[in-house]
Amino acid sequence: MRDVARLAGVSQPTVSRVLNETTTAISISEETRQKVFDAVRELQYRPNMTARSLRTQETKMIALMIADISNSFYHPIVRVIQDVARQHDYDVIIADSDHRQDNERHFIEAVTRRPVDGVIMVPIHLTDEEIDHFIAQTRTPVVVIGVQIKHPQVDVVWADDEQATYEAVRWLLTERGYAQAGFVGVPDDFPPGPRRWRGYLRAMEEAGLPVEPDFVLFDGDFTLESGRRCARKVLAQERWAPVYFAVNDLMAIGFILEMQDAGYTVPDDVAVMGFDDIPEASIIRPHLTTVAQLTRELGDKLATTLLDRIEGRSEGPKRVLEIACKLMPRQSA
Amino acid sequence: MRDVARLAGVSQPTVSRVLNETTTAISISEETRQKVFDAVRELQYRPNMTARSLRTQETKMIALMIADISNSFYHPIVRVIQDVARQHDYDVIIADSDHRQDNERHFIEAVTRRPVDGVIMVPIHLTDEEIDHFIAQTRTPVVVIGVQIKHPQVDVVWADDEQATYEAVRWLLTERGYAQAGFVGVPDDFPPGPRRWRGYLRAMEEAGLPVEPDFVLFDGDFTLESGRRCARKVLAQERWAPVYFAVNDLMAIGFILEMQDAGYTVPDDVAVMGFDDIPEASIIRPHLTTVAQLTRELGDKLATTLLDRIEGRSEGPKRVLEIACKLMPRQSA
DNA sequence: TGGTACCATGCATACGTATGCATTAAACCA
DNA sequence: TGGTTTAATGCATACGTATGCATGGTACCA
Repeated sequence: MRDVARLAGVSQPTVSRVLNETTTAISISEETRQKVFDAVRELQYRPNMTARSLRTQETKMIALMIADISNSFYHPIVRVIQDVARQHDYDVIIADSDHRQDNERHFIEAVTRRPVDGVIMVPIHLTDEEIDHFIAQTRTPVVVIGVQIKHPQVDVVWADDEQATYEAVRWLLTERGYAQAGFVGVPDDFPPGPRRWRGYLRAMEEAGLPVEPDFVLFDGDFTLESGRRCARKVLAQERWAPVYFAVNDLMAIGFILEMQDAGYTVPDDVAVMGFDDIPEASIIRPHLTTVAQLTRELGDKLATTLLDRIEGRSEGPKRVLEIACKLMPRQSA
Repeated sequence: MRDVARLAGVSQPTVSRVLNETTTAISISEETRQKVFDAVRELQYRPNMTARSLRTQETKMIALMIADISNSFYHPIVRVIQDVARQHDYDVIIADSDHRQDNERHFIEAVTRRPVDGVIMVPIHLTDEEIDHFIAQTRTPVVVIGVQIKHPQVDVVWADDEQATYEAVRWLLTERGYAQAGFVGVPDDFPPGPRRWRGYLRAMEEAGLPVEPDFVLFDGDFTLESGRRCARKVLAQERWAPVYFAVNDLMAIGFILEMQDAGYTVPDDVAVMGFDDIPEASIIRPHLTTVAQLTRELGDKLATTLLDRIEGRSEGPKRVLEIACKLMPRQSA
């Protein structure tokens, strides 16, 4: 910038002012403005964002932590967030926690040492205390996906997946006519597993059906491989449910593949339903019956909610935004 | 840091020296070292990486640009790079170009304004000039995936996919006994399409087969949807090849799905082979015959090659590293 | 013509850190 | 005891930018 100033025959602050004309209402003569622009072009000058960040205390970056880059559910979300952020002149840095607690911790550590203007994340293992502490220390706006956080300023965008699961399981039992339904889930501390579990429970209760301990599994972690594991566990049992509701598509798909590898037919020997409607749901045979989440809308709401906070358009207590779910009847159940 | 210094009763530079003990050979008394550590713990102090970057001119970040987050081919690569980088105390920021030229340009722009210590990328549309210019301006080490770059310092990691394609097509023709083979490709300026095209050509030539214009398509862009488009084009024709080699799995899968949607059977009505061996290749029915690339090894080599450059262990002209390919015979061809 | 207002720009400084150099005190040697 | 080395620390500064304040100049008005 000093070189630009020298070439344009003005001072460094003047160059700064020309380049950030929007910021200050200060006036610059058209002549020097031109000289500066010419010099910038000539020298191919690009402002150093590191220095700018140090001075302004804002980085024009937002950090996004997803739980599993292999889960297609997140892909449209990533895309939309990148697009919206770009429109507002922010860069997005993406991190993948792989559902691992140490990775989540590392992410938080990274964004406190290297400040960003906002954070969007899927905190699976992070505690409320850790999040509180992060916010207290950095005052960074945070928006989360699909998880309720106690902190009074953390916005959340989610689907009402308890209700959606309830409706899906009810639909399996009443419309599709299954006499019983199993549940392929995750441990209690894996949001949003417990919500979907409650939806399942509600549907079972309403249908007057007992929850058979043999038919419910909690060994998953949202990955395809864990769906296979659950299927192997079922295969080792004597009794199966006629249909299994899996907490997400990836596990449903793993479950189906393992069943098929073992020589069974879906949905005749065992039916399977998923949640998310990722592209693979329409690749696998039979096509996966599932619940779609409007992920583009989800991404859009995440990004705009965060930017509203960052740019001061939203100051109050936390907002909870809901996105719609839609039953996608296909062939697997 | 000033607060830490005050609390520890020492000067700010002393705190800095204690925290970066590795850097300088300067000696600090054990007593003050302890006082500083205590103060750091008490104040929960975390160094500000922005300021540190400004001072040291290094950011401890490497930037990774992939071409399509929906292409599972990249997922293990991302994971391994994150892991290796972490071991060396670097953070990785991921960007997704979505094969779009403007996104690639934006990425380059972003990493010149906000310097990083190294770049790993899949430059599809970027010209040699743009890359030269970036390096000249920032002196940032660059490693690319699967593309030859003219710049004498840009390392490249790739598979010998021309040879692998040649062997795959030859295998289709000789071992599998197909009398002809089609090609589902991408335009000339989409690396690594042309290399795979040359492999196909070589196999056809060696087999003494003519390349039928009706059997070769170049309308793809590596996405599943573009595979469907190619299939629709084939469906509209009178003559088909008995087997099609697609430049990647995603296109092969799109091709198969569209064929199946139109009522045809794979591999009986038309056989399809892919390239990459992404997880979806083992989800689709029939399972996709394809060529596996050792993506974890690819990611590892990318990361270590880049870190070698960054940390000065490698100074010379560009290195070209090759990873192995492996034929994966399954059911689709 | 002198005073006031305002436009355009420069000067000085701060953001949080790392590091060359200077300084002090202690230790050692002759 | 005086001088020289060494260990431990502080002082001053720079990285590249943004901004409050001061300043010079021009135009306007009475």
